[in-house]
Amino acid sequence: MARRPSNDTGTRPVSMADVARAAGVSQQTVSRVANGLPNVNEQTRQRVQAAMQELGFRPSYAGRSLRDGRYHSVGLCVNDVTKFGNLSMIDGIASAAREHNCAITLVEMSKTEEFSLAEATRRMAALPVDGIIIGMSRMAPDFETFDPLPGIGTVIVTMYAHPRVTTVDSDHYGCSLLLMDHLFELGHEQIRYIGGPSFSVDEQFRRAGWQDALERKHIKPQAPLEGDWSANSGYEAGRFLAEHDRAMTAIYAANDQMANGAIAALRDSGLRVPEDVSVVGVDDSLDDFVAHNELTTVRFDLHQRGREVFEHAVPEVGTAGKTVAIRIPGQLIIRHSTAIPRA
Amino acid sequence: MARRPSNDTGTRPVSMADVARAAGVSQQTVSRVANGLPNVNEQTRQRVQAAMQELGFRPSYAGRSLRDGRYHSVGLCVNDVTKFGNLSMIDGIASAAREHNCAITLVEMSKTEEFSLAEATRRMAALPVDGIIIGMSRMAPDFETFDPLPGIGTVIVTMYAHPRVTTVDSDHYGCSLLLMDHLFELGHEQIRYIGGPSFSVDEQFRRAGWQDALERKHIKPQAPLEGDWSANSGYEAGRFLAEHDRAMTAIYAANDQMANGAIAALRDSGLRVPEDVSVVGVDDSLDDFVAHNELTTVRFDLHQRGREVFEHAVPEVGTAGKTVAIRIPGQLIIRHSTAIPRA
DNA sequence: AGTGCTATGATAGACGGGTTCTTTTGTCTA
DNA sequence: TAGACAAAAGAACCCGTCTATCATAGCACT
Repeated sequence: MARRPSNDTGTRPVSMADVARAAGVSQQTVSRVANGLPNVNEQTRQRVQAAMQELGFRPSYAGRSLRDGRYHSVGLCVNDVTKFGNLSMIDGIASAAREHNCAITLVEMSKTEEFSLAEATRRMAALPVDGIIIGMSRMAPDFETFDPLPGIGTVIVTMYAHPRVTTVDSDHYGCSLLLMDHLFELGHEQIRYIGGPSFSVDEQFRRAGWQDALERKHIKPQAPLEGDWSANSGYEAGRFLAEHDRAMTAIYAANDQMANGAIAALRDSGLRVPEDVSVVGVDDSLDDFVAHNELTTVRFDLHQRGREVFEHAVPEVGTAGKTVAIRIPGQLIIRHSTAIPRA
Repeated sequence: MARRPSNDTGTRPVSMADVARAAGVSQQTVSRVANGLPNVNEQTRQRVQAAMQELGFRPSYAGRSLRDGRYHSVGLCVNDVTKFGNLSMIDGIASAAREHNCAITLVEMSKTEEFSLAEATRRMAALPVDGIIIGMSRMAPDFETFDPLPGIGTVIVTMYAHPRVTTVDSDHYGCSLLLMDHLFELGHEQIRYIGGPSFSVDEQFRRAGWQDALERKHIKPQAPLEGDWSANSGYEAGRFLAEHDRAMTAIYAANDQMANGAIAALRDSGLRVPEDVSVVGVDDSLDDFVAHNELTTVRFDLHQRGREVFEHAVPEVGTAGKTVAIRIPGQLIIRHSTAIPRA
């Protein structure tokens, strides 16, 4: 590989030595000026600063990191940037990182194929990161056997607990309980479920919450329907339920987008929401897209999650070494898509 | 500052020298094994690899970068990760970066305050980046006077052209012409405009396109309305127009979310879409949120934009040094929110 | 015995910033 | 004018990886 030119004619970035030569001082004096250390004559300081300005000096990240042993960046690995869950994760972590004057090194894995934690870790470890965050939106094949790299904080964002790795996530199980309790209090019992794709971890826990809530009240859960998180898939499912289940009084859709589709389907089938059928969703994600959003849902504090994730991934802050499993509860937002069931 | 321990007891990361000592070979042999170079005995190779495994060796990013003068990462600076425009930018660039085996170093600036290009550049320059990408979603105060850092590729994602910096963006002016031509062909002339916040660069160009298209046909543009990109703001504007402008036959909303709100407002006002009023939007962003999306809109190829941005930011690829302004045309998607105007 | 090859080691230097130790310079006082 | 002392600046070295020389040992083939 062609090396950068060592002479002054090339495009090699400007180093302290270059500045020192230009200012007629030693490299250490430049260092002192750059870092604001004392014991530098005012005239010398100005001469050095002028040289820095002139040459366009910027300290080398590589050199500094090599010395300090720190990168001031945290690695984040997700499969698809645009998915709501991942996007909100990036946003939350970006906020937390900014507070700690940290950058985020983002690596996007394959959008469609599953990836192993080992591979994700391997890729992240080759990058300038003080900590590793892996978004595990679908079960990794090596989750059970995975061992985190020693010497670098690792956090997996998922609902599954791991014996050797800290995991953080919004409580995708608890949100179901919140919604189901709300529906139970209104008097609903025949509550159908429209879920996301079954490989999704969020889906698995949201569905489990729905099922457990019913069984705890000795109500037999009717077969859950599977969508793909999109409004259209929610519409299909809603249409199917409207036609085939006359006993149903409420629908729990595993995200707001599908809930929105289901509402449209119910109305197209001549059913009123919430008078005939109540509908709830999760995420509180409709506000930007739908006017007069009336959907009862659960909102997660994604910035808090981002903060928790960040602070557990970067060893300097928070509980270093200890493996914990953090579940951040959501907040029930009651709007007008839920009501007392028809008699 | 406390330095990392140099002895073997501490938590200092494992270096090649440590591996060499453990395997009883020289440091070069470790290097040869690590880099897959020839002339290493199979037994030795295995012994070294075992030692690497045992000690958990990972090559130091800092050391390697210092030597190679490359970071294999591109810096991306945006003000708000969650905004549709920024999100799609991240997504597109992430794809392009992955193709080049590159990571993204993401820095989020203040979500609310404007930031200067100089400040963004300064922050990015202190990070491990081979190129700098700045998303300028609102006009920077120093846009005119800004000089890019020498020796590092810089790209600004914006519609404004710059004499000394390459700029890339989706064609937010041209998309308006596409939509207006479509409406003109159907026979519309009284086309009202619902825009985003006026500080937004995208808004400025989308609105200019609308206005120019009308003036080119010698139609006097009626006062544009200003929303905040949300469906609710589109609803408000749509409601206002339905009540105050009986001559209007079409609405151009500057994004799909406001268009969706406007449609709801028109229908609440007793007007049919598209029979009474046609509505168009931009972005093609509704599919996940709305069932049976019928909105005529413009879709941008965000991955192409990401690729263009990436390749102009990283000097190794593409047109290095030359300052260009790239505008990527959108594609008109005709659905069923537009029709021939009522007589 | 001589030639040619492979495997490995020893040594050093480049990369850029920062720390520690040492030397030079300047000023003030006895 | 010599001595004390502080300020200013320099010299050397470290961080970890990679490469560039050499040098050397072992082995096979002629």
